[in-house]
Amino acid sequence: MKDFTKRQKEIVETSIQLISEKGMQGLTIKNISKAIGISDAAIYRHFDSKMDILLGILSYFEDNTKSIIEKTILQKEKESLLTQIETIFITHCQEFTEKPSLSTIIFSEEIFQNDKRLSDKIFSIMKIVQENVMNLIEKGQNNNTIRSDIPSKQLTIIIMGTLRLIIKKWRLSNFEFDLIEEGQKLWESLKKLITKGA
Amino acid sequence: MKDFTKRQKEIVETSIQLISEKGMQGLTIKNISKAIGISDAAIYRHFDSKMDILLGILSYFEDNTKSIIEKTILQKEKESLLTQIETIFITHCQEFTEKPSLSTIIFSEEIFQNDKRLSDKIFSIMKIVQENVMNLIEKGQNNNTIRSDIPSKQLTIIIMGTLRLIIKKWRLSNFEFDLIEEGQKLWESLKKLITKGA
DNA sequence: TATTAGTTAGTGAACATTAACTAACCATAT
DNA sequence: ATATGGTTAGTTAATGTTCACTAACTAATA
Repeated sequence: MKDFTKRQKEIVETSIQLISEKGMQGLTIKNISKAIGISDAAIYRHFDSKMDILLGILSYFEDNTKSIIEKTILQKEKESLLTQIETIFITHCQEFTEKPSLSTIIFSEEIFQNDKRLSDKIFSIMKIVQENVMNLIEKGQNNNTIRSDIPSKQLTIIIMGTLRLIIKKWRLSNFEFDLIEEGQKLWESLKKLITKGA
Repeated sequence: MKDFTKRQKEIVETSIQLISEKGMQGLTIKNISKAIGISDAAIYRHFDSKMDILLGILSYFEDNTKSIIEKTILQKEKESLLTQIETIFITHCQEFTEKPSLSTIIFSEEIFQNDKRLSDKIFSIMKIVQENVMNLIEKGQNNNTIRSDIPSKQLTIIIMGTLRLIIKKWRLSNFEFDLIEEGQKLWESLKKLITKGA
């Protein structure tokens, strides 16, 4: 994504917007070009095919996800493990609040279901976050700050499942509530559930 | 769905199968008819339009979801509230194990995003389960069997989010693990987290 | 004999993609 | 200074395919 031209970035971002508004069926070369204000044929000056645009979208997501993880790993590595998980949780809410259209797609793996290259890619993006969260949980369990009577894998599913569902509900409600606020409340509750002792 | 003819049911079930395999773009009248073994025009003897087939699919889902709830409300009403929530949780896993293609679609609200009639319908199906779970949680909190320091709404998101994510992972893994077994383990963990006292 | 459920052969629209062309910009050689 | 040639980013027009859907017809059944 970093070595994309300005126009290519515009096409990718417009595409995300279109999918978010009208679903995958709404993503046509005609619609992209209309939204940007150029002819449909001009799109092919910047991408060889529609598939390349789709791969561009996923590359955009990958960058986004990795940057959330890096924020945690680099900036918070001296903080408590719970704080680090909290950072991943809340930063997701912040990112989506800034770019709501991302939320429509990034947790909707089935949108990219029709092609194996796409579905493999989105699966691997999903795994990046989950592996990092699981890693932090395991450290917390060794650390005695997170309860150890529930396997780390399951705690990961509970935390990530919660995050995904609140984001989906936010989107289905047309972004009506404050995602960061709700996310914060939910995280406080999750923390109560998973911390060790009292 | 109940007053659908045999052929209509066949078309709806074939459609679910097709979406599950190839995504929404794979659902064409041609593909449906090919899978059944009749001509494409013959489909129109049974449904007026493709939209009616899509509405048929959602009606199928609605029946399915309502039947899961009814199993709980009718058969388990004398059991503990936690057992009733468990029934909803595990029955979902059982239903999807029986009909894996359902799992690809029922929690993928964005597949039906392109039409308001469809997205409204799938949103209301989603709400049926969540309202019932929340109701049971509230009773459990009044009952002192479920911890009250976390709002029922949030516990519902945690439970349903967990259920949805394990099902999504099961599907993305190509149904490779035993969903009922994993679901049972996860529920045991969730139960540890949400029950009151020790 | 009327209805039901199928057929084949279309229709027009939308789709991704390509071809041919053009205007603007920018080197470098004259 | 200016003509030459190449690149970039756009245009319109067309192509072949796929799509949902329709018309006209047919065979079986009630």
